[in-house]
Amino acid sequence: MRYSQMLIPTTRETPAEAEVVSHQLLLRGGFIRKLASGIYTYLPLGLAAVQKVARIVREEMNRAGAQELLMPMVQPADLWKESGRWQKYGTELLRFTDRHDRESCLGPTHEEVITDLARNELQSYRQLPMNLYQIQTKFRDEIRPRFGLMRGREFVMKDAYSFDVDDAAAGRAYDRMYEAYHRIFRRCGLDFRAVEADTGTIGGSFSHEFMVLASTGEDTLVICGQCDYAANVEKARVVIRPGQQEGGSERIEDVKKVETPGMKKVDTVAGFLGVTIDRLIKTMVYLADGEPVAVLVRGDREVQPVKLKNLLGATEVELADDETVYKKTGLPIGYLGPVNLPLRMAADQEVMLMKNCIAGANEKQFHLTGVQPGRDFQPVLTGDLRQITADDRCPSCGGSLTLTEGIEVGHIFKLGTAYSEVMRATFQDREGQARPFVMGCYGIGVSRVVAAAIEQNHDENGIIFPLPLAPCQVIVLNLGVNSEETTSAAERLYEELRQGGLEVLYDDRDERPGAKFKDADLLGIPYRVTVGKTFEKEGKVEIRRRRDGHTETVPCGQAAGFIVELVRGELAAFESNGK
RNA sequence: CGGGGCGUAGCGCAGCCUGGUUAGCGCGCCUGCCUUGGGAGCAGGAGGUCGCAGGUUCGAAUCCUGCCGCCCCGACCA
Repeated sequence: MRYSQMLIPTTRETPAEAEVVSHQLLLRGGFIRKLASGIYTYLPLGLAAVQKVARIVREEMNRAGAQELLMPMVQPADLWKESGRWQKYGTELLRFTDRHDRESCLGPTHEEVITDLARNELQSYRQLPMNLYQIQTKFRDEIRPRFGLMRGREFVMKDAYSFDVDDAAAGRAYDRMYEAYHRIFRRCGLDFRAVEADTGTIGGSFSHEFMVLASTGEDTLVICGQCDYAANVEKARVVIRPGQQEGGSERIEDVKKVETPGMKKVDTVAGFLGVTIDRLIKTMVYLADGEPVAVLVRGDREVQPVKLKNLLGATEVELADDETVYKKTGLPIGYLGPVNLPLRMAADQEVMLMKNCIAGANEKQFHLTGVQPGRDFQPVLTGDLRQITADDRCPSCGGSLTLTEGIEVGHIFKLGTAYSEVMRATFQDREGQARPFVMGCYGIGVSRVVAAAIEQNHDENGIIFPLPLAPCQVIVLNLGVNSEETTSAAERLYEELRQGGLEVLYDDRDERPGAKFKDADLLGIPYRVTVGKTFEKEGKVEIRRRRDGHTETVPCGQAAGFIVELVRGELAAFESNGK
């Protein structure tokens, strides 16, 4: 590729709209351009990077025995009505009618279509197991698209669906994907973790998310330092420590009402009463599918909404704002408490172990002391409702935990028979009985992987692509475009590198050296070869590694062979890493 | 959808509050000279429905109304 002929519109300044690094650098490096909110054009270099990821994904899916197909983007509403998701999916599903007034939607995912295909084409247990996947553009009318490729409305996704005869077989399919995903992200050269996750709206029983570790991640993970336990905080189980169970030998007090003028926050109340905030019970009102629920956690804890949602069996929970709380309960915010609270209550397990607590009195300017859970109030539901913290112990081995941010790039689910049952997708087993397929589904955000790779690999000068994801492996800088000798040497080198099977960007532009260096850094191409002054003086070129600036000077004639070896060796290491 | 902010040249911004010359500046772009190892210099030049529509006014980028678009904070997710 000759730089002078390519569309690589780099900019020196950062566009104002970009908040996170990957978005900034993708824009500055001329990888993408925005067409509308959350909708981007992939320019040649951006497309190249996406295709690098897609290729690795494709190879590993095929290796794992999955078959590639391509499903339509436009899907009939009938199918979605059948699965029940026409109602359930909400406004993220972009719906429209065609010229014949037929209701349709743009596919945000393809469970319906694949299940329809399976029920039509798979009749016998002898055709199973089957795993089908596609790499395709998805459309989700995100409430709030942001961060460039990280959360677009339109994005490239690999989605795979497995069909099996029973749970055990489906479990094996799941495990195979779990392995394949590890190979994929290892081959991409990413620092990632597989974590236990909540299943969300896709439903199903069990799932893992694949998280690229990066501080800009939208998810928080807990990782155990002693064993291999790792989970999304939405899911991470909080275990009660043995000491906590028995409680202290404190004398049990009676409920007393104390005046706490103007004190609504837990820490001001605790400060006023001269106790630590873990003596308080925090009462928050949530709306679960529109119905108010009081949620109780210890004063120093945070409610984990996903856990709450699951415990209540609700499809949606949100924290009620002050006005709503007042309207629904008539109670003063800041003075809510569980004693005689006329609301459905859900308590975190930890609350029930507390003694002599302080809580709101459900009366303005008053709190209660000496509150005993179980004696003075009894919640309808108790369970693990709070967010895990770094002070908690690993639920699996009791080891110490670390919290980290991550970007979700993959998610695998055991779906069971959720879709096959409602859509009557069955096969005949050995006995001739009709049985629903046991399914799994497996997604990878292909375009998001590119963004995540950049979040994880960049410096102040620009992107530092992991070798397997780089749009090209080498950039050759001709710093003497006016010198015939330098130019012919650079051209020869470019040719030799290509002959050696490398993807090369040849900077033949009539630009000053500074501009070429800056662009080369910005684009994040792993190796840079400079043909310039050193060549003119000594017949040598400089080979510089983007990641750490390590530079070697070699005679021009040997350069191509040297680089080809280097790159091949490194790429092979990534590939075997995947195996 | 709720809360906050922005829309002026390809990009980054000023001008608007307090209406009034040909609407500026930096980067980029074009031409020429010069320069060539970390985004040079000089000279000349092109490029604008001031987001859209309506209103107020002798006069609107500037004031008012409505609409549209974009960004940030929350719920959603690959």
